[in-house]
Amino acid sequence: MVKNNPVQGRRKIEMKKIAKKNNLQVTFSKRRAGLFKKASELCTLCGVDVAIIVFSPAGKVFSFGHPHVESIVDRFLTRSPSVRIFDACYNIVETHRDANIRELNAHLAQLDEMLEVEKRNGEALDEVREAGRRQWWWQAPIGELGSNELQQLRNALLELKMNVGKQAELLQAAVESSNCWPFLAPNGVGTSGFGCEGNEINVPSGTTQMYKFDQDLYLDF
Amino acid sequence: MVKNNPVQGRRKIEMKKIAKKNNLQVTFSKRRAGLFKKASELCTLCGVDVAIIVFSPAGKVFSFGHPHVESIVDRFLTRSPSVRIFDACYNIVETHRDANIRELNAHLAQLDEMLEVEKRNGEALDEVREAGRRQWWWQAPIGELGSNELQQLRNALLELKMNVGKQAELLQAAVESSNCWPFLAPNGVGTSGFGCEGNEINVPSGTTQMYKFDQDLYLDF
DNA sequence: CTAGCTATACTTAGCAT
DNA sequence: GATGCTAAGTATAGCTA
Repeated sequence: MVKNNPVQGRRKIEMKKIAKKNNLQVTFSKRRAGLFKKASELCTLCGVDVAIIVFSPAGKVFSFGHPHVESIVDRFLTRSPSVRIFDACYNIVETHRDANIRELNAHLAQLDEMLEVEKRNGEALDEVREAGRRQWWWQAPIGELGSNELQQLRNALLELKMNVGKQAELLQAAVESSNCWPFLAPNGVGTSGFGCEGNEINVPSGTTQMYKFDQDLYLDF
Repeated sequence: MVKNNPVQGRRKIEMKKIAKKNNLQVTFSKRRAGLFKKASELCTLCGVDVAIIVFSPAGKVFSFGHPHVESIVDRFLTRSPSVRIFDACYNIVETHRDANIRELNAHLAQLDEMLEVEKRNGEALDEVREAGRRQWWWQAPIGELGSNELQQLRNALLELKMNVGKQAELLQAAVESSNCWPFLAPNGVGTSGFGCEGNEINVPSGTTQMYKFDQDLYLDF
């Protein structure tokens, strides 16, 4: 039944955060769907790969990806494994943007040094090529990898492991020097994350993953 | 000047890959812009965080992210910090499923294309510099982090370590079962990755990182 | 490639269910 | 929260400059 409404139909809205909580929720749903649809169309029309990740205010995660969010994010993040550790802490440090630079401690200076060495020696283009090659081999069926590729795989793991060790040592030292915990029980305020998400849209799209790791370890890198 | 065109204005198009290469390029540009705009609006209207990654047919990477692609991708991937390795396994298995060499070659071709583009347009040094800039957060004084943050940091590291161990075990097993090496000397072919991308839209978005580490270890996970 | 133009296809705000 | 509606607001396909 149609009310005698003066204005029925879409109305222009200000481009700022929607105030009415209910409206916001509805708009979020609708526009999110619209966004994913657009992305899907872009994929089919232009034959490209797209990944979208949306964190709702409620903390839910909605993702769209063609062919997979994972693979695209992976391609995007093809860089040092150790960067992942850094990024894992990104948000933490982000909240300390105003930190006082002069407090730079010796341990972090070491990291600086590493970076410098890297800048000096790094052969950018070679690394690009190299990285491309690596991405290639590990996408291949493992059964078809030659011993050489397996060796590279192994080296990648070694690298990862080692970097974890290095980063951990440095941070461990820093942590200790800040004497914040003698024997903190790792009760995981920040147990690492897990992702929960509600996927939507009926397109070959993002997948859902949920992880959570128990932890009951000591920091003994 | 207006021609006497029978149909001037938008026309409906089939939802399949655009045939005419030129049209495809234009449509890609326009729709990509539209997609990013929609995303941006979603951010402001609903106060949510969104990241979009698009791989163009040419291999270029376009990304949108609020506040940063990195931070969002990070949150998304908070399952395992060693995603690269994890995803490596994932892709290996995935590809193994239909071991289609043609597809793999396509991937390779795509990568080659990326590299070409990168070689032509990429400014390695600038990228390195850019990467350095992004380093700011871990150069920040760790001493100013609260104990809570430090604990979270610690937990993140614990998680990383543990996952490295897990992934390594899995791969180690796979590697061994393929009996390719008795005592391979780890000569470190596999330096780490890189990231290249062509960012667009004037929003705080993605960055580039480059790393490389010496290694001289044994595989003793 | 980037930038209009125009008419039309598509999206969606506010309501009601 | 999720639909469905309707009219108004936007995005854009095909061209041209």
